[in-house]
Amino acid sequence: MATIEDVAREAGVSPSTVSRALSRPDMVSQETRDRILAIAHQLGYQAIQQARQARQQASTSIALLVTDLENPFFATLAKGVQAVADQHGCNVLLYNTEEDEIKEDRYLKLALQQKIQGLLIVPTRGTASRLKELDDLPTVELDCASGYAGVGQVLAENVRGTVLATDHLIQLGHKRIGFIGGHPEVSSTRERLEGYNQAMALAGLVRDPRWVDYGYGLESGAEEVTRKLMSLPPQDRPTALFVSNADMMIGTLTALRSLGLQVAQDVSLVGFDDPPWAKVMQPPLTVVAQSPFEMGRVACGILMQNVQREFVLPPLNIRLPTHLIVRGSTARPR
Amino acid sequence: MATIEDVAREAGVSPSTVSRALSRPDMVSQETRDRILAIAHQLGYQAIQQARQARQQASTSIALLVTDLENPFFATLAKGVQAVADQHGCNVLLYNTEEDEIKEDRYLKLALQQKIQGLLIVPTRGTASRLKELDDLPTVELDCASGYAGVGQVLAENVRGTVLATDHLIQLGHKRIGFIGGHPEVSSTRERLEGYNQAMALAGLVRDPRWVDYGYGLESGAEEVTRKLMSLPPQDRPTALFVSNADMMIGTLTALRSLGLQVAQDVSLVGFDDPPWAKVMQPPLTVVAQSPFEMGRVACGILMQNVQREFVLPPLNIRLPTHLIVRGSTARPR
DNA sequence: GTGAAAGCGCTAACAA
DNA sequence: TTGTTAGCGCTTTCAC
Repeated sequence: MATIEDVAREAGVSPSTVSRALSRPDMVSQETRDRILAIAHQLGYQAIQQARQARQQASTSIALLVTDLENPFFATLAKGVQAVADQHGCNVLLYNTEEDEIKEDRYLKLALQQKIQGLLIVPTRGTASRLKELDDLPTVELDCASGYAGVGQVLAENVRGTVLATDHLIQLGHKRIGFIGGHPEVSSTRERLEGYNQAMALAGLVRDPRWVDYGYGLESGAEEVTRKLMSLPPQDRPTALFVSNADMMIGTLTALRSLGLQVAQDVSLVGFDDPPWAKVMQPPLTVVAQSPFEMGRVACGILMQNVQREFVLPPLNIRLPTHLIVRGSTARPR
Repeated sequence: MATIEDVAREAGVSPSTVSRALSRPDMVSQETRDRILAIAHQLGYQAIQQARQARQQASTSIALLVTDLENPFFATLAKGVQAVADQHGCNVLLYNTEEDEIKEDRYLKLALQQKIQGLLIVPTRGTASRLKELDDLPTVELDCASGYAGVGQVLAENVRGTVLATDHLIQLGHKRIGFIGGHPEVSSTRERLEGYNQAMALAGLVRDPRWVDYGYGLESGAEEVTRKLMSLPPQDRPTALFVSNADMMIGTLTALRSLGLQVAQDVSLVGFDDPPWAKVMQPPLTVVAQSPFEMGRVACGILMQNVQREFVLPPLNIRLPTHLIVRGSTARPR
C-alpha cells in the first residue's frame, strides 16, 4: 500500500501538500494539484481512514441499529438510510439487534468506539435508558419512540393508519374486530391500539378485552393468538382481524388455514405493512402501507443536518403518512 | 471522553500498562490489572478504535457485500455472517450493491480504506476483474462464483436442487416444463439451468428453447417472461414452471392471476428459496430450499480461518445442500 | 502556495 | 512486571 509519503516523494512535494491537494483542493495551486492527483491515482493511493481519523478525532460513520433485518420493512428502511448517507460521503455501520437488549448494548458500545458521528436507532424496550448515557451524540429514532426526549424521531402515522383500517372493517359491517399487536410496550403497538380503540369508540361498538392480544411481532405469537381468538364462543368471536405486522400476518394465515377458515369469507383480515407478497396472496391482502424507504431517507437527512451544524437543532418529531390499500382479504361479515 | 492517559494517571501507572491491562491481561500483575480495570470502568473509558488501528496497521472489520438486502435470503445470510463475526470480535461492514457495478466498486474502495481484514462477497457480473486487484486480501464468495480462481467459495448445490425440482415435475407427468432463470451470466443461474437440462435429458424429454427464459431476478422480469411462456400455442405451452428465486415467483404469480390461470390446477410451480410466506400461499408453494444462515456462517468461518492464520489456505469450495419441499403448487398436468 | 514540525490516542520494542 | 521512547499515517498549525 502506497502512503502519503510515497506520493509526496514522487511528486517532489511535502506530505502536507499532498494531504491538502486531496482534502482541501483550493489550498493548492492548480498545477501542483493536478500533478499530485495524477501520481496518487497512478500509485493507487488510498488514504487510510484510521490514520486520518485518529488525527481528526472524528469518523465519517454513523450507526444504524434495527431490530430485524430479515423483515423487508427494515431492510428497505436501511436502504433509504444508505442512500442519503452515501450522498454525504458517510459510512453506515449496520447492526441487527433482534430486540435483544444485550446485543443493543454491545453494538452501541462498538459503534461508540468507532467515534460515530450520529446514531439512527429503531428502539426496543430499554433503549431509552441507554440513550440517556450518550450525551450529545446526534440521534434519531425510527419507527418507534423510546420515550427518551431530546432526540429526533421519524415515525409513521400509526393512529391514523389503524383508524383507517378499523373504519374500513366497520364500514363493511363488522362489529367484533380483533386486534393482534406486536410488543405491548412498544410505542408503535400502543399507537395502533389507540387507533383501534378510537375507531371502535367512535362507531359506538362494544370493545371486548378478549379481542385485544399481542403476538410480539412473531409469526408463532400471532398464530397462537389467532387460534385463541377463533376459539371464542361463536357469538363473541371476531369476524375480522387487524394484524400489526407482516410476519405476524403469516402466523395468522397459518392458524386460519389449519382451522379451515377462509380469509374474507369467514374472517376479514387487514395487515400493517405491504410486503411484495401481500398482493399475490389468495385473496390479496388488504393492508395499511407505510414508506420504509422514505422513513430511512428522512431520518438520515435529519441526522446529517444535526451532524453538520455544530449546534443541535431542537429535536424534530416527524410523522410519515400511512394509507389503506383495499384488496381482497376484507369483505362483509356473513 | 476519557483517554488512556486519564486512566493511567488515575491508576498511578504508565499508559502502556493500561494498554496491556486491557488487551494483554496476562502481561500485567493481577493486582495492577484489577485496579486499572476498575478505574477504566469507572471513568467509562473506551479505547478509540481509530487510534489503536492506526498504530496496529490493521482493523477488526470485514466487509460483506450483498446484491440485495431486501431479499430475505440475503438478509438471513447476513445474519449468519454476523453471528460468526461477532464470536470473533469482528465488525462487519455491510454493503448493498444492488447488482450495480459502480456501487460495488465504490463500496469495495471504501472498505479497503478501512483496512478490512477480509472480504465476503456475493458476486455480480464484473466482480471477477475487481477481485483480481485485491491482491492477497482473504476473500470468500457466497451464493455465486465470479469465475475468479484463488478465493474461497460457499455455494448451494444448485444443480442437484434443480434436478430434484425438475424430476418431481416429470414424475407428476409433466413433459413441457418452463425454466425462468435469474441473470443468465451468473453462475447460480447457469448451474440451475444445467440441472434442468440434465433432468430433462435423462427423462428423454424434448427441450424447446422457447421454454427457457430469464427474469433477471426481478419480479417484473418474471412477470413478463411468464406471460410470454403462457402465450405459446396450447400444444407447446409449458404445463409447469421452475422459477429461480422468490422475488420472481411473485411476478410469476401475478402474471398467472391476471391470465386467470390456477396454480397447480392449470400450471404447476416450483420455486427456489423458501421465504416465510411460501407456506401460506394458496396453494402453498413447492420449493427448493437452501440454508442462507448456514451459508453466511460457513463463509464467515472460512474467512476467519484465513484471516487468523498468517498463511493463506488453499481456497475451499464448499457446496451446501438444497432440498425439495413438496407442497401444494405442483400437481399432475390436466 | 508550500514545507517543517508537532501531535491525534494508542501500542510495541526495548530497557530496567 | 513495568516505564520509557518511538512511532502508525495522516492532518494541521505556524512559519515563510
